[in-house]
Amino acid sequence: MAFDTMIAEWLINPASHNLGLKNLAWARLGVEMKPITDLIGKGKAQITMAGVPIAQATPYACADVDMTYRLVKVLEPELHEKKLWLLFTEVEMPLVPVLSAMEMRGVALDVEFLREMSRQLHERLMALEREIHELVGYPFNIGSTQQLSDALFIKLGLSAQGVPKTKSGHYSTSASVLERLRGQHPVIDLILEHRELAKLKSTYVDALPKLVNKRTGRVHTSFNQTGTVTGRLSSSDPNLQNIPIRTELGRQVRRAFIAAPGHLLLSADYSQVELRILAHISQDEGLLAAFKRGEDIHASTAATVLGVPIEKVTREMRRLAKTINFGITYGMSGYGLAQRTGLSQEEADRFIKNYFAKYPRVKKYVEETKRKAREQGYVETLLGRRRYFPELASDSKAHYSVKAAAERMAINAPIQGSAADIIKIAMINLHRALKERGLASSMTLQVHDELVLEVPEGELEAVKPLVKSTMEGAFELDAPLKVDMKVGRNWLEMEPVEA
DNA sequence: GCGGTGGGCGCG
DNA sequence: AAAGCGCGCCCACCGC
Repeated sequence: MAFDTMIAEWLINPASHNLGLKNLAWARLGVEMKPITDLIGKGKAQITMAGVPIAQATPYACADVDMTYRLVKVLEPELHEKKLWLLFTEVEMPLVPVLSAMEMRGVALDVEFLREMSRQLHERLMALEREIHELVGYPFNIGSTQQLSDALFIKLGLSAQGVPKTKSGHYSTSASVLERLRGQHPVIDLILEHRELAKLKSTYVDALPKLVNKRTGRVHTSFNQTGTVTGRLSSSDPNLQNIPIRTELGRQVRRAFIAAPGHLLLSADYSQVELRILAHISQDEGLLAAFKRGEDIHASTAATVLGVPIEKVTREMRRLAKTINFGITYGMSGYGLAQRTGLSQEEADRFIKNYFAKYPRVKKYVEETKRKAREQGYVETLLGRRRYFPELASDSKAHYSVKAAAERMAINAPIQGSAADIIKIAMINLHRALKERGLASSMTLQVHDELVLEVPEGELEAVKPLVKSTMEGAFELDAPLKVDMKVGRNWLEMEPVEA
C-alpha cells in the first residue's frame, strides 16, 4: 500500500483504525540528536511538500524521501562537518524501510486469551478492593496516590518516618515505600497486589486488543526513529518495548503475542551487550579477559572484586555484582548501590572503590568521558553519534546536582548509544540477507537488545544461523558480540535453540 | 471534553 | 544537595 493512501485515510479521519505508520516521522538526521522538525523550525530550510510548508506541518508530513533528501542538501555540510554523514547515509536512512516493513508486518495477538485474562484480573481486583476498603475503614480510590497516602499515613497512622514527600506535598506511596511498610499493616500486601494487577490490566490486557488493526487483524506498533537522545528507537501505539516479563503474572501477557499459523517466533538477543561495549571502549584487560573466556560476567565480577575463586561465588555475591555491573554504566554512587542492595553506605562505597581498583580502565573511561563532555561539549558512540552537554561547559552556571546528573548521562550515552548503533546495523543487514535469500521470515519487533522474527516453520533451520551470524557480525568488538536465541509459538513459551 | 502535569511503573 | 541511564502509558487531578 502506498504511503499517500495511508496519509489520505489518516487525514480524512485521524481517529480511524488505519495502518498509520507513525514512522513517517522518519528523518532521524543524527544532527545533535534532534528531530528534523526542530531544525526546520529554526528556519534553516524552507521546504514545502504538496504545497504545505513543512514548518507548519506535523512530523507525519515528512514522509517523503524526496523531501528528506532535499532537506539534507541544506544540512549536508553540517553532517559532514560533524562526521555524521556515514551514520546518516549508511545507517539511519537505510533503516527507514526496515522499520516500515516491521511496522507493516505487525504481530499477531491472541485477543481471546487477553479477554479471559481481563475477566480474571477484574474478579481479583474487585475482591482486593473490598478487602482494602474493609481494612482501611472507608471506601476510597486506591488508584489515587493522594487518597491512598491519606488512608495509610492519616487514617491508619502508619509511620511516615523517612518517607519522601512528593511535589504535591503528600507522602509517596511508591512501591519502594510500600515494601518498607510491609510489616506494619496487612493492607500493604493487598495494595501492592492491587497495583500490580491494575497496571497489567489497564496498560496491557485491556489496551492491546483495542489496537488490533481491523484490516490486518494484527497490532502495528510505531518505531520512532527520532524519539530518543541516545540513538535508541522508541515504540508507541502500542509500546511493544515494555511488555512485562519480570513477574510471573505479568509475563503471561507474552502468551498473547503469537506466531501466525504455520509460523514460529524466533527471539534473538545480545548477551550483555552494554558491558561488552564498556569492555571494548575502556579496553579494560580484566573485563575483556572475562568475556574472552566466556565467563558468567556477574560471577566473574563478584570473584574479582571480592577476591574469591569464581566457583566460590554465592548467589548473594553474584546478585551484588550484577547490580554494580549495571550501575557502573549509569554512573551509580555508593548511596545508590546501598539503596538497591541493603549494603550500608560505607560497605557500598568500599565495594565501588574495590571495583574501580580491579577494573582501572573502567575508572579511566568514566573520568575521560566526563572530561570530554566538559571540554569538547559532547560525547560520542562507536559510530560517532553525538550527545551534547551544555550544562557541563566550564562557563556553565548550572547547579551542582544538574551537572552531576549530566555527568551520569554522559557516562551512559556512549554505551547505550553504541548498543543502539550495533543493533541498527544488524537490522539493516538482516533485512537485506533475508530478502537476498528469498526468505519469507521477517523481523517484527526490536526491544533494544533483542530482535523478534516471525518465521515460517520450514525456514527455521535456514534462518537461525543467518540471524545469529548477522547479529554477531554487525560490529567487531574486542569483547565479541554473543547472541542467544529462543523459539516458540508465542512470546512466552520459548525454548532456547542453537544456530 | 481537552490538554498538561505528576506519580507511578512496565521494559532494556 | 543529590544520590543509576533511556523510554511510553496509565490514572488522578487541575484548569480551561
